Amino acid sequence: MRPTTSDIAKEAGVSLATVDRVLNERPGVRAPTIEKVKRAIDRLGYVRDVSAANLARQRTYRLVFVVPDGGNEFHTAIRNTITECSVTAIAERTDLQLEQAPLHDPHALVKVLNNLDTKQIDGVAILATETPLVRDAIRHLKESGVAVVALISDLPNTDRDYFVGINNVAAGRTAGELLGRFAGKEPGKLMVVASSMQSHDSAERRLGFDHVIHNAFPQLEVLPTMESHDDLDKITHMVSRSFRHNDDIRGVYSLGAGSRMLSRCLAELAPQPRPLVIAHELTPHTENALKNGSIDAVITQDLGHIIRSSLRLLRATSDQMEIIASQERIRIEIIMKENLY
Amino acid sequence: MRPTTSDIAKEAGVSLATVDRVLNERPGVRAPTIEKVKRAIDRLGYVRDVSAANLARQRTYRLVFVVPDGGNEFHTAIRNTITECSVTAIAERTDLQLEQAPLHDPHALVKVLNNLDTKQIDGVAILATETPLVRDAIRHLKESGVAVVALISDLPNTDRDYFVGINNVAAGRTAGELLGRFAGKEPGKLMVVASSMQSHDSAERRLGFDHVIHNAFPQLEVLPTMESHDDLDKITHMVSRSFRHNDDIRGVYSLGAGSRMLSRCLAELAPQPRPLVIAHELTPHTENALKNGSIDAVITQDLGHIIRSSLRLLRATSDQMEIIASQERIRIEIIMKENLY
DNA sequence: TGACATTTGAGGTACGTACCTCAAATGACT
DNA sequence: AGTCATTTGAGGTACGTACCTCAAATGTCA
Repeated sequence: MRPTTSDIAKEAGVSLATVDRVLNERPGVRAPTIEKVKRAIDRLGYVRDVSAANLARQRTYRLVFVVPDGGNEFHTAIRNTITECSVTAIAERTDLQLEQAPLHDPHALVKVLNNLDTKQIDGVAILATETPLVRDAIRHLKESGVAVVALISDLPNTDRDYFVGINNVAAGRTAGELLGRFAGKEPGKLMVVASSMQSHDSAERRLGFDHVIHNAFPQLEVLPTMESHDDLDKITHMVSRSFRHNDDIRGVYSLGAGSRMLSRCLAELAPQPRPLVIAHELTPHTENALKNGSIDAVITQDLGHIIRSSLRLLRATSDQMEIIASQERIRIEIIMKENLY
Repeated sequence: MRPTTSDIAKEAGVSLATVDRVLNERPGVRAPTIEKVKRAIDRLGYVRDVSAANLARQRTYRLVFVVPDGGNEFHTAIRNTITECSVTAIAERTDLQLEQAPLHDPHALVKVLNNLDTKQIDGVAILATETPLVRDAIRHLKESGVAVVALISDLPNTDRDYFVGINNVAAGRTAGELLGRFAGKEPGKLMVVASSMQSHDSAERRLGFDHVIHNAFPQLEVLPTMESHDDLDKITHMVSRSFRHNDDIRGVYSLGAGSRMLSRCLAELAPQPRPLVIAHELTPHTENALKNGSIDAVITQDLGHIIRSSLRLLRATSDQMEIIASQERIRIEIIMKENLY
């Protein structure tokens, strides 16, 4: 049987009230008494029963996820995953609220953040780009005692408690190693397509990608990034021109979301045999493309893990519980046709 | 605020006792009354507070993990992961017990299983090979109301509730696709090394591997499996002979654990440039080999996910709660140097 | 030593659910 | 209408922890 607070009291030779004061860091206990209690806790291996504690505290965690609205398949997938998780979260006394803000509108995002009732909520998970406005909004949240994690894109210069996602430089390196190895020994060129290089993530991926190609696959040349800005005509134009000017394109690296558009225009424009294609993020589209062979590999991160990890981190932070870092690491996953399921 | 049982009682116009009878499927409630209560539950979206329920029930989950003793690095890693998880499990009212049995001794394993006090425990997770004896032991556990999951190797013809692990045919296919793509267009041979083909897992992996190589990479020839039986001399002998007889070995596929021995003898025997190497399971050794470049890729499964998923499944099964399958899927992971962390 | 602040103890209630008992109400059947 | 089994209600206790109050004990300092 697990020891309870009364067991600690007996073991330490103090009253239950004193144990309670120590456990909950309430004032009015002398240092030697605190020591006595702590030693008893260690001796018996007492671990606070979180369920009972939460019950007593009338504790329900109110967490808010702030993610981009509309947007691409990837953002849709994130919202779906959050919705899925909110069902099971209820059983863990956790209410999830989903807030949406336009991706490229810092003002709207900040408005959402500032509208959050900091008295009511325990934590916020944010998927956004870092701007000074966002920094201020996060500082304000933290100062009001709200736990904050950054999702997928880190917000490194803010007061966020944790970042839940992958190292994008490493993700780019992984893409580079994979594409380099797939491409073989003959010289050739690599096309890189992004939605926008404004995004930190894309820039970091490109960095890692270039680094690996340069060092490990010098026979390959990486072409300048083409930015689609989510415009099908624009990207079609750029890709077609690139194919006309370069007859030895061995591979295409899609840096971020938006591989759907790219796929469509590759299907029309790519010469035979088609170049290798590596994209990011497993979505219904990339999954399909893997199956039908129009994409060779996808670098991705498990959204379910990301959301569940965020929940654990936010709860632990607002309870000031310690976390086991190794259990929260998000892997850079490589998905090919054969390991889709 | 979440609705409680009293809210349901009010909403349904019955007493708390009746709601309780319905919720816990106790007898003595007429069908129409049950319906009334269930409708109220739906209307209010009531979800039983598992923490409070477990507290009231004095419920602690007692789960047992039965895994091979000694053995290779992989088995050590499993035991370590279980030990790691048992700390956090305590906070979820879950006591983990680790039992060990020799891998290739069904009698010893069955003895361990039969010695378990089925009155005391709620679930068992088993990593073992399927034999008739094991089947009987598992049936006995199930009949005593104990939840059972198979870990890593499925026990398909038993009464186990779930299998937690990867599809090994698909894992073999993944290895095949990766090795095939890495190898390039020129013809060559592939060496396959296993500890023993007695193991289902190895056989399935080989099956998937062969299938992919045959169909997608016909320029590559897969040599017969060499079985090391965990004997360094034996494997050294076989590998060296294979290199002497085949001067065009492009790759080596290590089917199971024991890549440590293989690495050691490859370092001595492999010609330059060294063949590609793909192995299974991320362990301290394969991790190191990835870093220093003596292995090209590792196919693996996240042990932390496996153990945590087992915990959720065992608890859910013994509570007759439903599970969300998509959240319990174990991915076939591809690890290269660049996505190690 | 006395005055006073600080520390400790004792005892209570509450959280939401499980499970128990006993009495009251209801229904079915003669 | 009366009998009896079944169903329902009312009220209780318990789980382990949080948090409250008030009194008693202890320590500190002049």
